[in-house]
This record gives sequence, C-alpha cells and structure tokens, in this order.
Amino acid sequence: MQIESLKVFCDLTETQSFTKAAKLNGVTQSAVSQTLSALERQFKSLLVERSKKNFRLTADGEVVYEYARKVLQTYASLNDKILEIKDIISGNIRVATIYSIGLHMLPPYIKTFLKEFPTVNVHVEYRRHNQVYEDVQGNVVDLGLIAYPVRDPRLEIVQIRKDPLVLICHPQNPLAKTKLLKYKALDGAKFISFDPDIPTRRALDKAFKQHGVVVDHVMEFDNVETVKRAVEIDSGVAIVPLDTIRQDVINKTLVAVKLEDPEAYRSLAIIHKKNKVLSPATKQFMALLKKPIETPV
Amino acid sequence: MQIESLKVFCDLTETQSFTKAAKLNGVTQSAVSQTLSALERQFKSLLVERSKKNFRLTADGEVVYEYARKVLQTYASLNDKILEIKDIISGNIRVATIYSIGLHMLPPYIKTFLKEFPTVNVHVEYRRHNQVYEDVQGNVVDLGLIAYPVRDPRLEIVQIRKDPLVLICHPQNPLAKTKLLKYKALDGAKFISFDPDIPTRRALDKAFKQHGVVVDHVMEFDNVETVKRAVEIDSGVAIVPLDTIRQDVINKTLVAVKLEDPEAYRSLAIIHKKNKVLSPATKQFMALLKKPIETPV
DNA sequence: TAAAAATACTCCATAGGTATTTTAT
DNA sequence: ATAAAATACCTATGGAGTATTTTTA
Repeated sequence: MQIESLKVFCDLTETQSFTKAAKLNGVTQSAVSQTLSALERQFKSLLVERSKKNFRLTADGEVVYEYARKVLQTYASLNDKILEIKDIISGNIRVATIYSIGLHMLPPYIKTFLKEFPTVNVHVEYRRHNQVYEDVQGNVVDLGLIAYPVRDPRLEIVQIRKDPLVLICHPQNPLAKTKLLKYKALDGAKFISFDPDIPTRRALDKAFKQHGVVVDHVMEFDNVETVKRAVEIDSGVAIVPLDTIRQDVINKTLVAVKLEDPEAYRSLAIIHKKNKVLSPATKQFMALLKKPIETPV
Repeated sequence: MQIESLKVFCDLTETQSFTKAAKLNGVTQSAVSQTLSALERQFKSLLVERSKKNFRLTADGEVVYEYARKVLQTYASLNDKILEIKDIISGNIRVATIYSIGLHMLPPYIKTFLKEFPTVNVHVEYRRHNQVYEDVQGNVVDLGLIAYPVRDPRLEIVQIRKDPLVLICHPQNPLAKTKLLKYKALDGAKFISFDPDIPTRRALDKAFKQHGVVVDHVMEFDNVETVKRAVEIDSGVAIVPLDTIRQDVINKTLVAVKLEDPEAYRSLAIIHKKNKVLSPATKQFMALLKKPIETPV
C-alpha cells in the first residue's frame, strides 16, 4: 500500500474530480482512475459511487477517507519533524491570491522570505476572489490571500493587516490639492470603479450610501491596473488600496489623497482549510505576512 | 512511500535484527537491508547506527519510528474498521505458548474459535516460558500464553484462569487411594520434578518449604510429557497441572489426587505488548480464552 | 570462524503513461 | 456533442529474489 495512493484518494474526494486530483498529484487522470480501482480491490469494497454523474463516497469510502487523512497527516508530520531536526525549512508553498495583493503587497514578502529560506518554493496563483476560496477549499493551494474575508465554517481566517484606501487622481485634477478628502467632495464626481462583484467595490458602494454620496460610475474594471490607467488619463478619480499605487505616486503619474473616513481601509486576510496541517515553511510564511514590511510612501 | 516499508522499519527496531524483521514480513534479509537504505535515502538521513555490532537507532531513527508506529496504527485501524463494517472477523493471530498450555488447554479453544471464525489463521508457536516473553516483546507474536505471569512495564497481563495442581501417581502407588493429599504425606517421597528454572517448579519448591516438606527429586525434566512418562513407570510421584493429565486419568494410566492446599494452582495469563493495537480477531480470541471450556475430569 | 548485514545482479510485477472507448449530461 | 471517466495496452521503474562479499564479534 502506497501512502501516495491514499493522498490521491483524499484529493479525489476533496476535489470530487479525477482530473483535478490527477493534477494535484502530478499524474494523469488515468492513473487516478487506476489508483482508485486498486484501492477498491485492496479493501474489497466499493469506495466511490459512480452510477450517477455526481460524485459520492460510499459508507466504506467515508471510513477510508477519514483514516487516510489521519495517515497522511501523521506522515506529513513525520517529514516535517525530520526537516525540523535538520533545521531546514523547505518544501513547497502554494498560494492563491487576488490580483491586487499578489501584484503589489506580496512581492517584497516573497523576496524577504526566499532570502531567508532559499530551499522553499513559493508557488503563487493569481485568481479572482471567489476562485481563491475555491482553490483553498479544494486543496489546490495551501493559503489564500483575500480582502474583506467572509466567514466559512471550513476555513480559517487570519487577519494580516488593514490596507488603507486612498483617492487617486490625475496630478492636474482639482482634487489633487486636497489634504484630507471628505466623501461629500466626491458627490457627482466622475468615478472609475471596480466591477460590482468585487468586494472593494461593494465596500465603497456601502460607504457612499452611508454618507449620502452619489458618484458617476463612468467606467468599471475588474482590476486595479486598468483603473489606474483610466485615472492616469484623467477619465475620472478612483478609490483604491494604498498598496497598489505606491510606485505610481513616486513616479508622479498619480496623486493619492488620504480619505477623512478613518474606516476607509480594506482588511486583508490569509485563509486556509481548518484542521489542515500546515508545513513549517507555510507557518513561517504566514508569520512573515503578519509583520508589516515598511515600504516608503 | 510504501506503508509496508514503515512496517519493516518498526519490526526492525523492535527486533533489533534484520533477519528477524525479514521473517516477520515474509521477505528476505536482503529486502530488509534494501528497504532501510531506501528509507534513509528518502529521509536523507541515517536512521540506524550500524558502526558497532549492537543495533541502535539514531535520533532521526527514533522520530521515524515514533511516527511510523502511528501511521501503522491508523492504517491497521482502517483495515479493521472496514472488516468491522463487513462484519467479518479475519486475519492472522500469532500466539506463543508454553508447552503445557499449548498442548493441553489450548486445542479445544482453537477448535471452538476456528469453528466460529473460519477466516482467521491462528498461528501457534510452542516455546519455553522466557521465549514467550521475548516473542511478545519482539513483536514476533501478538499474544503469549504463560503460567505464573511476571510483571513487565512494557507488557499487559490478562489473567485467564487458575489451573489446579494435582498429584499424579501410578495406579498401584499407595498414594493413589488418597482422597485429599496433605503436603506432609509427601515428605521424603520420590518426586519427579520440573527443571529448577520452570515457574511451576519454583512455585512448588516454595510451597514445600512453607509446609516444611522435603521431597526426594529423583528426576528432573523440562516438560510435563516426560514427567508423566516417568510417573507412569512408577519412578515416583509428581505434581502437575490438572489440565495436562485429563486424558491419562481417563485412560487410567495415571491417578490424580487432589491437593489439600486450596492455593495449589497455577495462574495462567495472556500477555501482550502494552498499547499495541489488537485486531478484532485477536480481541475475540482473548475473550474466548477467558471463558472456561468445560472438559470432563 | 561464523554469524549477520551489505552489495551485485537479475527478474518480474506493477504503477503509470498514451491512446482509445465508454458513459453521462 | 462534449467532457469526464474507464479501459486496453505498453513501458520503465524499482522491489525483492539469489548469490556473493564484507563486516564484526
């Protein structure tokens, strides 16, 4: 009995897909199918209900899953312990992150981390926020990085920092001179927005409503980069995370104006599966993410 | 990584011998040697200290052993659970027993057990009492059957029954008419004894001393069968477990006389390793051994 | 010197690949 | 019709055997 077979089985039940389980284990779909057959032969028992299209474990399958997880957990601890003794933090960390974090906040952390732990492979996937949740849930990644975390009983949420929101505008824009911007000043303004399903947009809509402000959504994009480009050509102003425009402010292509509202920030968080055993490397990485790395504004 | 490799490693550390570990796993010594090498390659770490002749685990080896045991335990539970669901008690039970128990008390139990659980293989090894302890300790067997159990912090002792001791003599011997024999009556008697290192002998010596009786040890043997043969030719009398002479009494080749001393019995016990996971089959077998099977005297 | 362990080499079982068919929506 | 899973078939890896050498008490 190969421990890897149990891993395949667990991934299979977690992803509910032969193809995905195959990818997670770096093998082909055929191999997953054969591995499952082998397990069923081994335990002389049907483990997965395949009659209907929808994937379902049998009672025996549930038992195997439960115990297989324990075996894998112990085995993972063993490997970790050995590495710990050797005092080497190594392995792979798979991270799924929303674009805005991955593109702006994350790079210096990755750099710092890799300098300290050169034997670790940090694999970053840039996804949309709901895909981050899915990847974490489906065990495709170890950690997810998102803004405005939403509760999920199967996920652990670790707050890491509050990322201030600032108004950005073209250097020649009248608002550029403002020191501290009141929401009221935005009433009727030409506004470059995020798509309505993006959490930051939803948070802003809520804030505007609270302050009785109505802005003119002249453009909507699904990512900060495009929003910034639109603001650069003075198509309107926008409110974006401070982290995402540091370089543009330095380059003087954009001007950032602090918002009066002390609540104008988005909270960033790490998410990971509950009771998943995190490798020492992953724990180190999480610890690092919680510390601020100072970048001059 | 094969779970079997971990099993080999655990057996290796428990028996401290490549050859024994090989036997336990039904492979050759070569295979054990190669398996260990493979594990050491896998963990990139020396696990066993082979420089000196005496077997010793390295620090890493200890860690691997600790976790490997957990993995094996969980994996065994998984298999048990599956069988339990199927409501099948099956597998292998390895028992080491002292001759007197194995040859006389055990057979009817084995018969009853196999009738009820035909899918179980009961493997019995007949050993001397100290070898039984060794086999249990070294994980060569699951259960040991011994008389006069001695405490050992690593062993669990389960008392099963008290086996009365009786005097046996030739049918023509003067003592044959006695209904209830007092120790005093044995003073100066020609006595067929067990070897001095056998627990029953030690217990008898103690009893004789307590009652101020001195017998004449005319012969000493290491097993009941020979003792019986000597008594049959009237070379002397002997005190032996009742269980071992039932057939001889029926055949009228020997006469058994009850002893007056109510403490004249040997206590029989099952021993097994502490915190070893016993299979359902083994548990069933132990439960059976605790019940008396009535055999007419 | 004798036992136990390591090594050289060989063989075969099987895990896993590619290509294809089957199944279910 | 399409996507996912099962299957047929093939290959390569490596696990385990035999025979032998090396090691150590």
